[in-house]
This record gives sequence, C-alpha cells and structure tokens, in this order.
Amino acid sequence: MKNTNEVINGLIVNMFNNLLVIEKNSLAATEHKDLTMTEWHVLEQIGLTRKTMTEVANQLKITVGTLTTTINRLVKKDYVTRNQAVDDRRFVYIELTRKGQLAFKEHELFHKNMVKSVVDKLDESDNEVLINSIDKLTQFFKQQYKDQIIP
Amino acid sequence: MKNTNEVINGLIVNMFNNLLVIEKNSLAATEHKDLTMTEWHVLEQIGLTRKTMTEVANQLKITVGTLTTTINRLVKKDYVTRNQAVDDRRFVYIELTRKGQLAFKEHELFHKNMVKSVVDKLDESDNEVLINSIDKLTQFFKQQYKDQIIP
DNA sequence: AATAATGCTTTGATACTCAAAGTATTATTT
DNA sequence: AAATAATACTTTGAGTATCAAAGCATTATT
Repeated sequence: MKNTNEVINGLIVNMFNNLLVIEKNSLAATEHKDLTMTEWHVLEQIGLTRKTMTEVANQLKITVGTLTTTINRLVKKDYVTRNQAVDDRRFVYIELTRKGQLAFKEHELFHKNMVKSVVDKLDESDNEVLINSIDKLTQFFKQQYKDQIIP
Repeated sequence: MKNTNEVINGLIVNMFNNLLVIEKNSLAATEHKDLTMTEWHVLEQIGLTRKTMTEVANQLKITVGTLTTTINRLVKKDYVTRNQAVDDRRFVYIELTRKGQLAFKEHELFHKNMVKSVVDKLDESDNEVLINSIDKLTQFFKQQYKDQIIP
C-alpha cells in the first residue's frame, strides 16, 4: 500500500500549503479587511465567551507575550475588549466586541462552507471514516508529544 | 447532519493548530537544528531535482522575493546551491546539497510516519474514502479560487 | 534598434515569533 | 505578619517571514 500512503501524503501537504492562502483571500472579501490571519485566528479562539490570555495562547500554541501584542492591535481596531478580573486581578479577560462577533461569524461561515462541501458529497458511513481518519491524525500527534497538546 | 459537520470542523481546526508545532518539535530533534520551519518547507519543495525560483515560490504560495531571502540563508547554511541557467540566464536553478538531501529525507520520514499512523489503522476501502475526502477539500479550494491554485 | 516581457534580487515596511526581564497580584511559607 | 514563591500578564530585544514596489539582467517581440 505504498502508493496509497504517498497519495494521501501528497494531498495533505498540498492542502496545508493551500489552506492559509485560500482562507486569507476568502476572508479578505468580507467587510473586515483590516484583519491579518493571526488576528482572525485569535478571534476564532476567543469565540463568544470571555477567555483569559493564557487560555487563548495555549490553544493557539503561541506564547502569552506574542498574544499580548496581537490583542493590543485588536483592541485598537475595536474587535476585542480587555478587562482585569475583579476576583483575581492577575487575570485579564478578553472578549469580542459586537464588531468582533460579526467577524467571528464570518470566519465560522468559511469553515462551515468548507466542511459542508466535503460532507455533502459523502454518505453517512463515509463521514464516519473521515472523522475516524482525522482523529487518527490527532492521536498520532498526541502520542508523540503528549505534554504539548491541549485536548 | 449538523453534528457531523461540527465534529469534522473541530477536528480540522485542531489539527491545523497543532501540526506546525508538532512538526517543528519533531524536526528539532534531528541533526538539523539550524533550520526554521519555512526553511524545512523550502527544502521539501525543492526535492531531489533542481527547480527554478518561480516554481518553488508558486508551490509554497509565497512571492519570489520572499523565497530569495530564504534561499540566501539556505545557501549560507550549505543546504542549497544556486546556479544561473546556461541556456537562459534569467533563470536560477536551486538544488539541494548532500546535506540538504539528508535533511529532505528526514522531513520525508516525518510525513511518512504521520500518514502511516493513519493508514495502517484503516482498511483498504477506508483509505479510498480518506483520499476521496481530502480530494473534496482540495476541490473546494480550487472551485472558489481557481486562479490562485497551482495544481 | 527600440520596446516589452520575464525571472530574479533588493528595498522598505509591517507582522509574527520567542526568550528573557519586568510588573503586579495572590498564595505559601516561615 | 513579613518574606518568599508562584502566577498572570506585559514589555523589550532580536531574528524570521512576508509583501509590494522598484531595480537589474536577460531574452523576446515589435
């Protein structure tokens, strides 16, 4: 089955090379043209409930210091609010503004369309295989680098 | 099938957030610790035959100018050679040195292991579904942004 | 011979990233 | 209660990554 492996590997590499560019162009066609891809992904991780800096940084696998600078910009652009927690003032809560929520929903739509384009063309048992396969990939990662993965 | 879509989307996003970090750590464990991820991916695209600057830049979806600076560094680190084409001196051929080829094979190994971990656990018809699914994703990209995709 | 087109490099600017040092706050130890 | 440690975040310094636009050779077209 050497050939199968190579085909799958080629497709995965190709997919990864393309996805970011595609996503970027797709999102640039929305009203929120002032967002970089990093900023889009930060908005995606914050989601519709407030989060702490560390939570979001862990999910994105970046340092909190890096996130700080991105949040600075997102606050300036009015996509995010930043508030110190009242119960423990070491924590900072970041939360989407209304504008941020609108952007979030556009990003969500891109992903939904992407997945829909795949799933619609497969029958139910095929979907199970797909889920299973992606899950196997994730497990491959976890197995080799347990301590670095946030589940 | 709303739920299926959400599961698949979640897995994909998670996979993308993880992959680069995982790959980075895996490759940092090799002898070639002086390579950045961008540099690894350039080596991957050059492969075992010589390529022109434009070829590689197109595959990676970066500008030729960006590639120039990366190649500068890879030449300095002795992973790549750069030679003007004799038949048409506008072209520049880039090619892996022996050291570059060794690195290339290590990168290849990472990908092979990754795919193997998935494929080994699926039977033959499942593999077809997986290929089919990834292919659908690629088609989704192509369909919406035809002019930007290099096939 | 002049002009256009092509392939690459350079330049200037911004974004992204990390590690390490610094600040403020809370928890633990003595 | 005071000193120390731990935690959450920000700032700083430095290198990498990226692009658009301008520039340089070389080749193709007019």
